[in-house]
Amino acid sequence: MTQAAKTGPGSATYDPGAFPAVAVAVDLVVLTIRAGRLSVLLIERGEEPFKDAWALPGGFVRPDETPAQSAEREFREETGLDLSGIHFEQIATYGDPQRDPRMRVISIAYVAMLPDLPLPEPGTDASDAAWWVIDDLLTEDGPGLAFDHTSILNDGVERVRAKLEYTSLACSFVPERFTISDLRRVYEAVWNTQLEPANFRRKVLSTPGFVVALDKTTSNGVGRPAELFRAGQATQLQPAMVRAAPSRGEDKR
Amino acid sequence: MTQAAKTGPGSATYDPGAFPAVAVAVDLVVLTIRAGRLSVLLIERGEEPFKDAWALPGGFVRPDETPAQSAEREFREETGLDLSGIHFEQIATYGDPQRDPRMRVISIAYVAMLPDLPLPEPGTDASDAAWWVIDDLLTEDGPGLAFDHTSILNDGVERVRAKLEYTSLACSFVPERFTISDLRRVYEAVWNTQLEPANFRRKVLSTPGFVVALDKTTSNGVGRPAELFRAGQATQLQPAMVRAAPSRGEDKR
DNA sequence: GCAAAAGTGTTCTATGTACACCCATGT
DNA sequence: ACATGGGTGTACATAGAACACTTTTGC
Repeated sequence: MTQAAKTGPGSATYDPGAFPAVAVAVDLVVLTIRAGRLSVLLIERGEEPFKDAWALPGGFVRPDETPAQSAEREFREETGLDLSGIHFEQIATYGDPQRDPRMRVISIAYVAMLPDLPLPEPGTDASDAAWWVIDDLLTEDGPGLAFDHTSILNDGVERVRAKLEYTSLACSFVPERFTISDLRRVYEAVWNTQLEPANFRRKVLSTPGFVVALDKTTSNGVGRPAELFRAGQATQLQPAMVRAAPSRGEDKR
Repeated sequence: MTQAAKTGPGSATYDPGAFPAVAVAVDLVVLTIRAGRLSVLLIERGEEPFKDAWALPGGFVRPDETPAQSAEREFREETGLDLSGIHFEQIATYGDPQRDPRMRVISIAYVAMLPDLPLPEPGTDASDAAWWVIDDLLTEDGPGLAFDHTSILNDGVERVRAKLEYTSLACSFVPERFTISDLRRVYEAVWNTQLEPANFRRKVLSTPGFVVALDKTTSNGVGRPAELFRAGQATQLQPAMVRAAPSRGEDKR
């Protein structure tokens, strides 16, 4: 074993048969904003281990797939949605030998951001899927997730919070046509904070390529109609959006 | 296969035997600064595939190890150094089915930053290891690396460049006792830029916990002796260091 | 004294913050 | 009319950029 373990792509000999089976999986942190709250798609497990616990959706990487393709396929299979343009970004890989009690499973975690609107409520057809509000999960009184999925979820949420600062990622959380206030509410939900509407608007409009005006307005209910925009081609925000500290009133509910 | 591939941690049945063998490896991007140039540790391959090409050090994850432990062990084995306090940070996982022509290998890449001084020159005992200047590798005329290691190296370097902005990572590139100018030369080497010494000094000293004064001075050659510092306990820089665009004079040599 | 590198002072400007105020719609 | 949310104006504070200037050593 010692001999075999020292071999590898950079070594002279190579004997994969000397290693026990390792399974490679993907786990998905699928985020959206529902009713102003950052939420994640979870699956209720029907089998041991962690029977009846909630877990991130995921599955094994097939022999002919890149892990990113596995993530997209698993998403289609578990949600029934075939949305083009969803981008899965790799968070990290989790490989503790004990993370799955059955066998060695190395899991590559991905995060994706979806707009709220056109989603079939998970839990209608597949009765074991649901959206969970992040703040209800990542606090002491929340239900622990299966395996190391609480860690994965934490890392995925922190990644999204960070990327909002210096990328135009917020547009992924919003429908194709949106208002500046829609975009601001994305930031407020993900960061659990309140942003000054006037300054936020100037910041977004002064960043070239962040959003593109459509010369149309909403015909919503009360208040002055808002201008509509679509996402621009910019991906990086320069300078970055400043992240305010979470405000007490939005901290937990 | 379809049946087996749909099983997994979140599914009812589980048949890992239905999957072909997958090997899990780690690859290491070990960076340091030598003669003012950001450099990486490479190994010259002695076997096919990619015989005589240069590659990142690495090896397979053993059954009882976390991938991070594998990274530390491979580093010890390939350098002969047992430095405590070296931190390996996960970059990403590379899992293209074709990335290794021999079999399916999923590789988890790590990056580490070392100070220059106390390192035995790789290539003395193991005649196939050497430090390469990053700028000589990541340009069109450089030698291509084995496998997808050019991509991994790119991602690792970009990670380090980004983390210099908002963390105190630069202290990892520098010996235990250092001057503000030493620290500035780290930024200049990693970013290929020139920083204003006066403004850099104020920036570092005004960030609480970035560095701690030792009330000693260097007795170097020419010029006024500099105050010595050690790394502080801070890890995040708030506000971040601003990254200047690469200057033409330092761009390539 | 002079060169060289370290360290301080100061001005200018860009950018974020706070808040007052006006605009356009539904009821 | 007035409540409500959208949008603009403006004064202030913070912090980075640029550069002049002083300090402390070796030669």
